Amino acid sequence: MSYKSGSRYLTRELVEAIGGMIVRGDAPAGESLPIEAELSKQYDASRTVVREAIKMLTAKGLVGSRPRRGTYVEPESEWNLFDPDVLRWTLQRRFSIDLLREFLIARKAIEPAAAREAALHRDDEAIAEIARRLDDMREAATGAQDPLEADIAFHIAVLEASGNRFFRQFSFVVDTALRFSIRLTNTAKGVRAASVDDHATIYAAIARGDGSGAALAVEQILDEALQLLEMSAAHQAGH
Amino acid sequence: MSYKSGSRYLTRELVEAIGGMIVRGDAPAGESLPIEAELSKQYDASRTVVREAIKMLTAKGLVGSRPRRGTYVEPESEWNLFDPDVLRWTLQRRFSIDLLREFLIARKAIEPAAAREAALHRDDEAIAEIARRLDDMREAATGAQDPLEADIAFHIAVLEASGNRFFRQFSFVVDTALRFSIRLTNTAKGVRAASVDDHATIYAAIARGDGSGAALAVEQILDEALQLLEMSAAHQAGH
DNA sequence: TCGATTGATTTATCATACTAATAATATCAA
DNA sequence: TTGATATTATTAGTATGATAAATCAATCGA
Repeated sequence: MSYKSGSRYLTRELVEAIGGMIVRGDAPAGESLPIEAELSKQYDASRTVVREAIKMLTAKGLVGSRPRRGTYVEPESEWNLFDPDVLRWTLQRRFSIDLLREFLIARKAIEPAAAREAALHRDDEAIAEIARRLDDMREAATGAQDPLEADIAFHIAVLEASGNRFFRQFSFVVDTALRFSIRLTNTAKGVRAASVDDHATIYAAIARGDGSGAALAVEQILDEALQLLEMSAAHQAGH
Repeated sequence: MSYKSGSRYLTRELVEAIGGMIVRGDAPAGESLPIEAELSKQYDASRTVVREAIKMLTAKGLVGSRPRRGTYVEPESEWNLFDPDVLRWTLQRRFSIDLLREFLIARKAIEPAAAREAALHRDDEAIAEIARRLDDMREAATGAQDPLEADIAFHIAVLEASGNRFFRQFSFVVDTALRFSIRLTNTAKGVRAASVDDHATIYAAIARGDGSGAALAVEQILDEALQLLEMSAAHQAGH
């Protein structure tokens, strides 16, 4: 087989193709994937590449493999949802109101606690970063920047300022998932413009070391988002 | 090179060795690993195996690689902490009071919220599972079972009953981390025996659909654990 | 009926060759 | 001297073919 010059990072492409297929549900749990030789044919790649792609999917918890048994899809409970690829595939392929609700409930559990930690932890540089993101939001309100990006950056800055590794790990989840959530609740624009003040409240509380105040302020914002979602869901159901 | 009959899953062994080394801090971020040929020599494995191991570590966010540049360690912020291997290595190699505190604070954010969802979600089978785990804890109090295992299983059952994918993902973190935390706070035995009643309170609240009560009950348990940790930390510092 | 043996299938590992990306160096022009 | 450009060397990426080991399934024997 000739070396295909046009395609770069063939392994990555296979991971994307096979991983996306699995998360999409085209290959249900327990089901065996085609054998290496067959995949090699299907994707016009060497067995080396197929194997390396399968190994990466194994590391993400999507598949397992044993001699003679072949390569099989692991049950969804084994999938590493916080893996950037797996999360992205999940959002791309299985996005729904239910998933969005679960996401918001998780945010409501984590982000207020992170804000509290940020207020108590008092990392000056990290808090200054929150201030900068707040400024961006103000600019975004005037149209100078993208409001969604500024909003995401603010929430991530708070998670980072918490100084807690587990909360920090959640920041890329927020980053990834928020970009998708906008698709379902596109009423967000109007709300966000008004919410700059709410975010300023969060920052102020963190800056003065008021943990409870910070947590409460974040919780209020997320409660609003949750209510908005329920309204949106009811609206869709009403159609 | 001859096929070594004694060793099974050589790739897995390399992942373990190299991944553990990185998390332990022996290869700081940005630093290049030896080139494939060199690793191949060091571990007495074929380049194929080395590459597959590196690919798995890439999938876990620990390393990256480019032609000519070699394979390099990614900054810690890129590591996928919720990957079972990465979390285990982190706990094995870098366990500390600080990490344990971060873990407990994360639990305090997530588990009460999960208990609330479990109470509202009302999955009969999942709630029955919680009841069974509570029975195990009662048995454990009499010495018939391992109290730590029973305690872990109870908390996991609550996370599973939440019906929230993000909370569920956290269950293996609790599973893994709790087994390590016992090492630092081995005062736990005495406390756990008494805490069966507290866990019964959690179950009762979930069973009757009392979300707030369930959340509060979980929070109380974790607050106690947190206080215990601070005492333990103060005690260690006092030495 | 059940246990052991055999056989077939598939991943796991090895070896070697060649391709392509890219960092470092050298070259050349202004 | 400087700054852009071409060259070179190094390293990961891909391909191919071969052998080893694990495991499932079927067969055989008691």
